Amino acid sequence: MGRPRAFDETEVIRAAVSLFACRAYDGISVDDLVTHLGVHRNSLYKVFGSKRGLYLAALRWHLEHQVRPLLAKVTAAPDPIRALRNMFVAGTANPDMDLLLLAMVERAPVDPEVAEEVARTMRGFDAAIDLALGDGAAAADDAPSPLAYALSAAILGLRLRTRTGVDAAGAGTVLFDRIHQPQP
Amino acid sequence: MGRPRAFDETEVIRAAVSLFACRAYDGISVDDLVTHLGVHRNSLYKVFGSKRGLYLAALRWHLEHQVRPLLAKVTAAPDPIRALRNMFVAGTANPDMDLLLLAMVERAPVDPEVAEEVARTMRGFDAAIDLALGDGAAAADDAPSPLAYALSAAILGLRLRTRTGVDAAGAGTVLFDRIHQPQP
DNA sequence: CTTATTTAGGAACGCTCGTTCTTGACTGAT
DNA sequence: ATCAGTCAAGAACGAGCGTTCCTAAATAAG
Repeated sequence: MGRPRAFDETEVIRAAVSLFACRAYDGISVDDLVTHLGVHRNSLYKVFGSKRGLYLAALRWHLEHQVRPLLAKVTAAPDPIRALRNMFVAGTANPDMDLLLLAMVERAPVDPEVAEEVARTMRGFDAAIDLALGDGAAAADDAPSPLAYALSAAILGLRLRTRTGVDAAGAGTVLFDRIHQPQP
Repeated sequence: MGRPRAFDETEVIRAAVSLFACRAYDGISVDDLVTHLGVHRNSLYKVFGSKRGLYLAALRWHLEHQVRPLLAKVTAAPDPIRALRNMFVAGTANPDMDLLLLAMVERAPVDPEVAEEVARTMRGFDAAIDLALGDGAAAADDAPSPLAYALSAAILGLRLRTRTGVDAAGAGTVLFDRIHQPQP
């Protein structure tokens, strides 16, 4: 019944993530989306409802398929501490957190739905780090430990600095190795 | 010669900083600026040339009169380590870095002049921390130490998290106290 | 007082934005 | 073969943007 769509919805969302991750929301026009996503204006509105609808779909895909696997790699690892360390070592150089970063800074303050998604993700972030650090109580609890909160903040900050300017080789490593010393 | 201007340019810039610090650049219209700054559209363009001109003036004022004093408080303190610690304790809750944060995330990638200002500020950030940590060589050098780079990134990240959502009391303190232990 | 200059108020410009509509080609089920 | 439903291509819409222009009131210098 009817002509089949000539594009893969997931591919479109993927491409939208890449676009929204490198420029501000208002800096991406619908024309830009239509041009770079290969999907027609009509289909875009048919499938996603609006520009904001596409953005929300992209954000949710990003959080579920790019950010959450990063956390899962930490919590599900046989040696969570080492996995967390790896996140500090190499994680700041890859762009698999950039849309989260932009969403936090520029969209969450003006879009409650974005704020909700971001807040939920950050709660997961904290819980994963608490779990890796062996503080299971804090991970299960509703409030994260201050250290986990600070460490996830640090990861975001490291990625932010790497994204804007030069990467300082080993900055994440140094930070984590200083942190992870049993307290006297 | 002529009617004197009825507004204080510095006051206008100050107010512009507050506006630009809480919403995205494209989320602030010239009408918003005219309304909230109390300065007329004509004067705005006469004095600052354009919306971007006002933004640049606001950013530079912010970096020089809000961010730089934060760093000076660390480098010029009799006990730099304690001053740096204070920056972690209380510094993440005050909004005196928010415009820098937004500029880094959303403007620097599309405005080379903003990128330059931000990069220069972050170099100062790193140098101040290196100085406080006693690593004067790295501070004088062109490249900061990885630890200083990571710590300034952490400060930004902490402020980002506090700005978006709930502040975790003492997160900065915990982080800094874990860091500042003489290595074996 | 006159004059030059700058202010304030607000209309208007051209442009781009997000969104909708129109038209015609295509395809899968009846 | 027919037909209903979806697609592609792009024109068109109103709204809002950053910016400019026009008019009149205000004030410091001559």
